[in-house]
Amino acid sequence: MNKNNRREDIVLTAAKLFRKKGYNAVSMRDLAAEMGIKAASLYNHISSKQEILASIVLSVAKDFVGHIDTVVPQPIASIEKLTSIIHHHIELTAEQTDFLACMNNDWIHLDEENKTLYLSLRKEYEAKFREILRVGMAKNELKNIHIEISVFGILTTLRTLYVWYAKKDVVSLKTLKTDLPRLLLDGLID
Amino acid sequence: MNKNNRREDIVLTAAKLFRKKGYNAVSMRDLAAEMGIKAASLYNHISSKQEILASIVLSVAKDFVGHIDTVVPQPIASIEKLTSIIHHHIELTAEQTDFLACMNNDWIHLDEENKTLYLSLRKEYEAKFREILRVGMAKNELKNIHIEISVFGILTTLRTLYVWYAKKDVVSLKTLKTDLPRLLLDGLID
DNA sequence: TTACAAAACTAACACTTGTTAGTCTAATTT
DNA sequence: AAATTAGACTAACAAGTGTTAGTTTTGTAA
Repeated sequence: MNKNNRREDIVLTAAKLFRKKGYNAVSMRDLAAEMGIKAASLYNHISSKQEILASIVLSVAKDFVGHIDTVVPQPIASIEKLTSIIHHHIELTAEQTDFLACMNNDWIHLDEENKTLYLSLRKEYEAKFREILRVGMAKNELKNIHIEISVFGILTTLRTLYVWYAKKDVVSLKTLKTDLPRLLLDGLID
Repeated sequence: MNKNNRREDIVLTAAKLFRKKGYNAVSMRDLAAEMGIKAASLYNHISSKQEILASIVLSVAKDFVGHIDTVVPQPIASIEKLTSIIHHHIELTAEQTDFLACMNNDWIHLDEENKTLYLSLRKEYEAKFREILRVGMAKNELKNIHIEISVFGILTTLRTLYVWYAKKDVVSLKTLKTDLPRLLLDGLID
């Protein structure tokens, strides 16, 4: 039980460092020093550096897919589905800033197997997002903007929210939740 | 003269590799191999790995500031200024995809001095972009959306265009140039 | 108090890193 | 033809990498 907490601590600390310096620029000795122990001691809790990265990246990726899966079947208008997704991005960004940053910047450093898994989760998410847009346009709830451009425009903004969130003094979470959907979706509404 | 071309070749190749694997994951031996020579030979043309990175990142950053400087003083409406900026992002993305990707992903690995320089260029660009929005809103050419959110929303989309451009089979450059400004700016127009 | 397990430690491994020194070869200039 | 130079090469460096083996310390349960 305590072991789990210690492991969690390590992963959290790793995410913080990975975010600041990038996966490859953080050595196991750096990570250990930040934890106040020696590098070798880390291996009592984790099995490899790669495992830490995978654990960070995949947990966030799975969370996103999990959320969109709850949104898709709901009997609500497309705009509301999109708003719910945007809100979820904002919330996750606030709660797990380092994890999100790490996912976006360091997924390339996953080993072949984990990278494949990550990319398939990402593809799945994009497909479901695209489908919400497609249905919304078909039902004339949304304007007929080029769909790939819409998907791209909205998702990349959401993906990089964490950059923004770092300067949270500039905009409150509440303002973000009301104004960001407007900025992103107004182009899609008549 | 030939030396310049060779150097340019190295920097171009480096950008390609940095983009694919990240600055730290590309060794001088990797880069040399891609050029068909040995690592030590690179140093006949460049002085350090860091110099290559700086040369890539700063050239793009300066190009962006250079362009916005030509746009700002023009006697045209805010929307047209913004459209011109968006077009420039699209063009640069098409012409220098690897450089752009490299700037966005690897600027953290600049040494202290170059990082400071890069960040100040970036800050300068954002300030000028923000000012265009501010004036446009003051003149009622633009809607009064939260200005920081607008700056962020538009710039991050433009910054990550290169991700998108990689799948250029999906959308033509021409479509991008007409539809992307619409998506990004319609939320700002009545 | 003793016994045991968890988690720290030291020391070392095999390997990779960016970079330099010194040398040889091929092309260009004199 | 001789001299110079650009640009490749080999060999090596000091430092840093992730990880393992074996040992000692610490805290908890008997």
